[in-house]
Amino acid sequence: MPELPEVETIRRGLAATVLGKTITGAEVLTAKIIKAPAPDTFSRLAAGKRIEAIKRSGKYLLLELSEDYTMVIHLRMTGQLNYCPPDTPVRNSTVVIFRLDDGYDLRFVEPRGFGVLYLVPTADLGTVPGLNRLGPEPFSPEFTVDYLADIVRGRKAKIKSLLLDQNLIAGIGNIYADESLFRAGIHPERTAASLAPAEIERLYHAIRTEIAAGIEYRGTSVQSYFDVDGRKGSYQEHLKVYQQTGQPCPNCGAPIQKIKVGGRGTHYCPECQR
DNA sequence: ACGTTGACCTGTGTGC
DNA sequence: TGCACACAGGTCAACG
Repeated sequence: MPELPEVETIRRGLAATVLGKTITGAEVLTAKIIKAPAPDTFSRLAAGKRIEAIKRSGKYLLLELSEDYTMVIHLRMTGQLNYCPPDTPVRNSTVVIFRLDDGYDLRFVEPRGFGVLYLVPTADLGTVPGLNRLGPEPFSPEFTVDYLADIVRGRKAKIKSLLLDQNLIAGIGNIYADESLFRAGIHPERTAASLAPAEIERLYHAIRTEIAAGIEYRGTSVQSYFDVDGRKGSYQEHLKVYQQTGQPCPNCGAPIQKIKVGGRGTHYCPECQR
């Protein structure tokens, strides 16, 4: 489900609900999503730890716990976190239930089983795959027009594929990549190296505009994205190309096209994006 | 190093 | 209705 705006919305929801609470126990229903420590020791290690801070890095959620531990959660495509009373019926795609000292549950629901969970000493965060290699986020000080120019230089990859590379820019996924390229007027199959300086500058501002709008509208709910309280975001009401195949382009009226780029469904306006 | 492709899973929607 | 198939918000390993 979640790209940067959705994960940030979830982070804020967690800050409003579970921050400061203590995990009294953890029930592991699907062991395979727990990558560290060994699933049979996960519950024992989690129990008794207090949630002291809730951070986000790219699409990773980082729950800083007492005793210098950090829980790392990646929701991948369909993961959800639900904060709910313990008598709420347990959905069968629930993979872990955390019991909290306020009497509520925090439940990790993941129908496809792609999501991952790590509970590691904070000093070992570098051992979490992907997390240690993330590029700058769209709103970090290191993400500048010059940085974007640097990473596109000499690259033969299609610009859309490059935008999805978390090692180059952290947090953009399929929705915001398509929307950013539309806003910048750039065809998704252009090679990165072919972008002119003015296009790089437009793309830079488009990315930041789209990510900021996504956060403002509390994320995009196209299929299964819900925040910790089960609410949908509303940015799907403002999408201009993503999942708008055949709809008129809001700029020129031409029908939005769908193609595959790097194996991902890709939506664009054939008139406005060159 | 870079770029592309397939695999990982289950649920849902579409077309026959 | 039933069935087969394509596709899904992400990442990683394997290959050329």
